[in-house]
Amino acid sequence: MQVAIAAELAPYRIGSGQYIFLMAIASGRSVTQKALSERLLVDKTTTAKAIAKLEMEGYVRREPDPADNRYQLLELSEAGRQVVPKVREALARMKARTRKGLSDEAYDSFLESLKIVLRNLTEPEEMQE
Amino acid sequence: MQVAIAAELAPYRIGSGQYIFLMAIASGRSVTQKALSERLLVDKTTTAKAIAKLEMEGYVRREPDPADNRYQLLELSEAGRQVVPKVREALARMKARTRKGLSDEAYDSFLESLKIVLRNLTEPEEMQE
DNA sequence: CGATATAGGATGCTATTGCAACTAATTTTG
DNA sequence: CAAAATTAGTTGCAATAGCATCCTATATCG
Repeated sequence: MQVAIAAELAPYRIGSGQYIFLMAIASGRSVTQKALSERLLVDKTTTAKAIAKLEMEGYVRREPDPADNRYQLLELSEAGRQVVPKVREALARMKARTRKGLSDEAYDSFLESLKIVLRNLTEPEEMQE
Repeated sequence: MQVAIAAELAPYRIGSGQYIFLMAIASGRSVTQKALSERLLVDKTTTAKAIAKLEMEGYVRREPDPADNRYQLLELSEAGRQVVPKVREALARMKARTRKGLSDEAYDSFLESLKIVLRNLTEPEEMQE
């Protein structure tokens, strides 16, 4: 799926590792990398690298929080706002392609289960009694 | 999940990219890399690299098919046969951990959907009419 | 107030994966 | 039968992801 998404987004120079962060920033007000990492359940170094690429391509701006210099607030640039609908369309095409043969219920429950599995893996491993 | 599996299998020097091939070879009679790739829906170069590692660790033997020198028949070594049950146990632990919160039905249908999605992605993209 | 702890973020490294391109062996075609 | 096409496998390369570690800024504690 990463390969397919990368191909879809190649025209915009956005890789499979970046689109999810772009969309997450687009969907909310400005956030820190740490907050993004927790929301998306990925390591913070992964976020740092993805954001660096998005910034290099001019889609995202990083501004140090004046109140606390450890924070960098993330927001879309004008180019970022313009590319978001294109990415949304590409993702819709991907979804149409991958969910072929799955009913709405099956697809929804599939995504639900996927989230549960990811959360199970992200949670610190429980001590066994 | 790859990180977690790698940690589980580290004692045997088997990485997250190799165990699936080891188990596939264990489950059948000797096969070619091409056949393995198709069965597991992965690229043949991925298979080649995984098998090379398994061979280096002494778990798998590659023997050229005397009937056709393009083929290499894969089979487990004695060490391979001995490590399979260990890997099976590690995977069972992973499964227990990841499927927490999912009923048997939900988990089965999850795996089923995952296979469908993977197959949708692996199939050559359909021409649109 | 100063030392220590904590938090956000960045960098180095390793592992995995697939595509493109290549080699070598066999099969098909003219 | 020789040339062309196909097949199995390999190598080079780039992208992604997370862990370990480090740096800097802020917060906490003695």
